This record gives sequence, structure tokens and C-alpha cells, in this order.
Amino acid sequence: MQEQYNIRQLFPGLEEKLYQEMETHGEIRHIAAGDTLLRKGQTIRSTMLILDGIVKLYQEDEDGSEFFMYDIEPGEACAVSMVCSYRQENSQVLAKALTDATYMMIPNQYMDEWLAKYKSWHYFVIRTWRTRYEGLLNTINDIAFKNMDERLLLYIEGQVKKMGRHIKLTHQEIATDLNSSREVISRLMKKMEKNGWLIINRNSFEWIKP
Amino acid sequence: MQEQYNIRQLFPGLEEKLYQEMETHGEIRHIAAGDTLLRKGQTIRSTMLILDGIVKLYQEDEDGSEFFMYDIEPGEACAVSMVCSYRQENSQVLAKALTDATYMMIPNQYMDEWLAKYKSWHYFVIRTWRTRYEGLLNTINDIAFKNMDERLLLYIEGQVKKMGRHIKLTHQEIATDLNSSREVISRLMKKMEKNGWLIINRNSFEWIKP
DNA sequence: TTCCTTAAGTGACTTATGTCATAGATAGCA
DNA sequence: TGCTATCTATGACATAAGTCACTTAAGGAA
Repeated sequence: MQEQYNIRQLFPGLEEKLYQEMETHGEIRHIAAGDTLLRKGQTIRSTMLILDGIVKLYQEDEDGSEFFMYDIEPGEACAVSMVCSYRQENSQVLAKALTDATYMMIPNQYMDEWLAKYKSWHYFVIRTWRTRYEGLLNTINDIAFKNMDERLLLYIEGQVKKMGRHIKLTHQEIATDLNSSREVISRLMKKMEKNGWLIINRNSFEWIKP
Repeated sequence: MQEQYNIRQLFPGLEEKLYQEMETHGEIRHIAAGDTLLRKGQTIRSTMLILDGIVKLYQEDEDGSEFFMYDIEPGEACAVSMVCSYRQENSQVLAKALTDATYMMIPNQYMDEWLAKYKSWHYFVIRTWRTRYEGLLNTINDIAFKNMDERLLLYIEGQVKKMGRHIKLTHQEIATDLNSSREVISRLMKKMEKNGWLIINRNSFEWIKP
């Protein structure tokens, strides 16, 4: 079961003995699209490594509204779950599965042990924090300096790079990712269509800008 | 010279031998209020530990506008400057001294060495990243969910907690910290004054809300 | 005192975005 | 084929915040 995910390929550059420990102590879990991996305030007991699927990280308001920050993809880890065992930490964020997802849970007790034993592990931890920090920087950059039209353009270009020119997303889904509302996205996309940048279909659109 | 700052007190909990290495290899630098510690895009060659003064971290736009994110205080480190030597990194942020400040620069070559030798050092590094990540989360929380009036209130209450009820700040300075404009802050503060929360003076104000 | 610089107050206006209401369009199912 | 749920389109309006222009006030310097 564990072997259907190649952790050596997903998390390259770690020591062989560390991979073996991960296989021994890591618990593989599955989660359905839309379900919550980590709630805000929840005590963190394990480090989570994403093996399959996409997990989305949100900042959550007191009143329950969610603000999307960034995605975590296979081969990446949830930084907030990487806690040094000497203090109990609570999650400040909300993590939800976008698609069905699989992840490996490594109980916190191994964090200290592995930090001591494996050089590659502490690089991995630091690299993970750094990557997530950069994710937040990008988010801040977007909301501080860019208008929705720019953000939408960057978002679409990002999708095109990943998925090709035919994008299967509703306006509502895009709006949610950009923390905006459907009407706003519809209007902006209509404008883009008038500019000849894309063709809008139901549930999808085609990016035709060169 | 080095001895005028007690690093054992500023950075508690590290190994004695590590303090000694810090004293041997760390270079103490001074910087004047308003000067830049780290520019965006600059190659990072040293880890910076703040010994005295306050350093402000900004996100910088392509066109040069600055967005204030958080402060770094004595006893804290600039996370973005903590790079694992095996790859050259460039700064994605701008760091400026708010007050005259003193900091210790530790050349990157020691990062790997110390990570290997001192357990306390890698905890320190991870803790630093975590703290900075939380700083960004708060920033995002503010701009995503709060209006200026709430943010101003929280800001003032924070200042009161630190400096007492008599705050020596101009509206312009507050506006800059909140990434807003003077007029907006003036108007909101006038409203607060009408509510009997504060008394506005030139260059300062008194917080009288219970 | 008088002058001048800087801070603060304020009305008028602009703008981006969000919200409401309502209508039209499309795909898939019965 | 027609029905219905779900998308999409769009006008009208609300609102927070930024900008401009100009005024008023305070404090230090001469």
C-alpha cells in the first residue's frame, strides 16, 4: 500500500535511511475532495507530507470566512504542521483538500529525532518553511499591489501553463480562488473576451491570447 | 565592543559554545534610522540577528512602492536572511531600520556548520521562520478581513501596550504603517476623538479609552 | 512678536469592488 | 423532446478607501 507512492521520487535528496524511517513510521491517509485536513486552532500532532492530490491553505476569520492563500502539491509538506516537539502548537490556518488526496502523517515525536539524525531532514524542514513563506509573500503582493484584472490575468496564465489553453473552471471557482465574487470575475472575463483574449463556454473557457 | 550587547540574554537557550562562535564569527554593524539593511533582489550572504533598534520589513512592488509587513525587534532574526548555503538566494523583501539599529552578521558559511553542530541552532532557525510566517499571516488577516477603522484600533491598542497611553506618532506615520493615507487616518482618528477614545495633539495623541 | 514649516481637518470627487436582483443560456437528464 | 439545475450576463446601487485641493492650527526659529 505504502509502496504505491514513491517517496524517493516525491521527496528527492533525502538520506536512504530516512526514507526507510518514513516508510516505517509514516501513516498514509486518504481524504476526500472538500474535506478538512487541519482546522484552525487544532493541536498539531503530526507533520503532513502530501503524496497525491492538491491541498489548499486558507486563513480563517473569527466569523468563519475563508481566505485562500496557496496550494500544496505532491512532494511538498505543510509547514505549519512541522512543529518542534518541545512545544505544543496549534494551527493558525485551515487546510482543505481540493481533490481527493493522500498524505503521510509523521508523528511529531520523530521531528526531533530526525532533526538530530538526518542532515537532509533539517534542510527539508527549512526549505519547506521558506517555500511557504514565499507563498504568503506572493499572496500579500497580490492583494497589496494588484487589481483584480491583473490578478485574474496572472491566475489564468498560471492555469494555462499547468493545464493547457482549455481551462475547465467555472467563474465561481475562479472567484473563490481569488477571494472575489462571481459577478466580478464574469465581468472581467467578458472584457477579456471582447479583447479577444479568450472564448467563454459554459464550465470552461479557451485562452487564445498569444 | 561586541560585549556591550548580551547575546546570551537576547538569544536565550543556545549552547554556550554557540555563543562563543557567534562572538568569534559574527560581525557587529550599525545602521542609521531610515537606512536599508537588505534590498529586494540582493544576494544574501549573511544571517542577520538584531541586537538593538527596530527593523521594518516591507514587500516591494516592481514600481518601487513599499508595503509594510512586520517589525523585527532585538533578540529576533531576519528569517529571509537565513539561507542554507548550498544555494544562493536573493532577498524577496526590503528591510529598513526604523530607528538607529545594531545587528550581527553571520556569514552564510557557518549556517551549515552550526546546523550540524548545534541542536539549539536549528531550533532557533525553525522558530524564526515560524515566527515570521505568523507575522505574514497576521498581515494577511488584517488586509483580507479588517477595515481600516478596526486595523487602526488594533494598531493603537498595540502601541498603547508597548509605549503607554501617550503616543508620539503623526497621522502620516500611522498611515504609512497601515499602508493607508494620512487623510484617511485623520478622519478615523477624528471620529475616535468624537467617541471620546482619544485626544489629538500635534505630533501625538492621548489614548483615554478604558 | 512675526514668520514659516509642518501637521491636521475637511469637503468634493473618483474608483474598484462587492452586492442585489433579475434575466438569459446551456447541458444533461427524464 | 422538454425541464430543471446551474452557469453566465448585466444593470443598478452601496461602500470603503484613496486622491485633490484648500484651509486651519501649532510650534519653533528669527
